[in-house]
Amino acid sequence: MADHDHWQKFFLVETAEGAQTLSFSRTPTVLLTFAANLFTRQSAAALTKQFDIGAMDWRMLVMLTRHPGASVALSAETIGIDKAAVSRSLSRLLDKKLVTCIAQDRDPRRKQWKLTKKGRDLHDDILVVVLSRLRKQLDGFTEADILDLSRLLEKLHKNLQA
Amino acid sequence: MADHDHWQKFFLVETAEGAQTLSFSRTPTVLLTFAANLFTRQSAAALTKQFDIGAMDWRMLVMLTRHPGASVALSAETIGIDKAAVSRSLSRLLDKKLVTCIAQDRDPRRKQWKLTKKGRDLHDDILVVVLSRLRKQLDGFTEADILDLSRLLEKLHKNLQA
DNA sequence: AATCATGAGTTGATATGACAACACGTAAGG
DNA sequence: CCTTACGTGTTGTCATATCAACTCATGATT
Repeated sequence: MADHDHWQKFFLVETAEGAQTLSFSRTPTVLLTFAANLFTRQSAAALTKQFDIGAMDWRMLVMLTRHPGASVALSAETIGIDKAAVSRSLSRLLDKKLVTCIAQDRDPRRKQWKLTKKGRDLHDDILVVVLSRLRKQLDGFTEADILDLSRLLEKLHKNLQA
Repeated sequence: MADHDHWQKFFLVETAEGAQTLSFSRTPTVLLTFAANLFTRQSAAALTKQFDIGAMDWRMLVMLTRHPGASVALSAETIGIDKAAVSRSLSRLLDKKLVTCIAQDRDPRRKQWKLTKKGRDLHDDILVVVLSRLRKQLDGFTEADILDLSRLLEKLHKNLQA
């Protein structure tokens, strides 16, 4: 993006009163939070209603399926959520007997977390519903669209981490 | 998307243990929440530190610049946030003398919210910083990339609203 | 052996956003 | 005129996510 003045003006809209502010339809980060809020709201509602589990706990089920034995710190880093929230989620999952925890090596600080059979079963049940919802959410997207969206979101994420 | 079994398998990754779960790098909605969380975390940190204002209140400043005289209900619908949160944000902004409120018509329920001069000045100051951050966040994006990202996020948002 | 630095994980407090219920007021219908 | 339905906005409560501070234990340094 060579001429940044040009680009900055691109994201602005001029109001009837002559003021300038962010365009709701042309600023990617505005669109990002709009879409993410709506997605999260709907996911939370569906997960709570059908499985009595929150979005954060579902995310942990995915994380521990992907990385059995993960620690709080590794999970926090992988899914981009503060470790305090991860710690709390694991505590809830432990209460529900969806995970087990084992100390790693002889270092009691390092805990390895794994799903129980009950946890794996719940994960598999929810995955079916999530994939079905995903299909509707991506209705009308071509394969190229999906690959582009993933590529661009990943690039944005990398820029944010820089 | 014709063959949905194909597509559903596309978002899945098989773990070393033979389990299937969502791919963190190929599922757009996973990438969406990753990017949105990181963006929100950084925005909140920067806004709080430099202007002593939260992300939600900033969003309301943009909303009222865009639509002076907007109501709680209109704002909630436009920015996709629950009206309870909008109501609270406006209350905070009122306390800080950044907005004023006038009843519409003769119906005391319908309130019109507008920025004060102090609110407009703060909005303008923050906008400069937000645009500067946006430039960094979109570093390496071509114009086509930005247009694509906006188009795809808007499409996803529409699918979520359906 | 003692001290210090560092990291893992937990907990208290807070911001954000949602859900539900409610008070209130207007408009519509009988 | 009375009743009902509906929408606006507020408030209580809760889930999510963060920030900060803390406890605890290990490894490094002296």
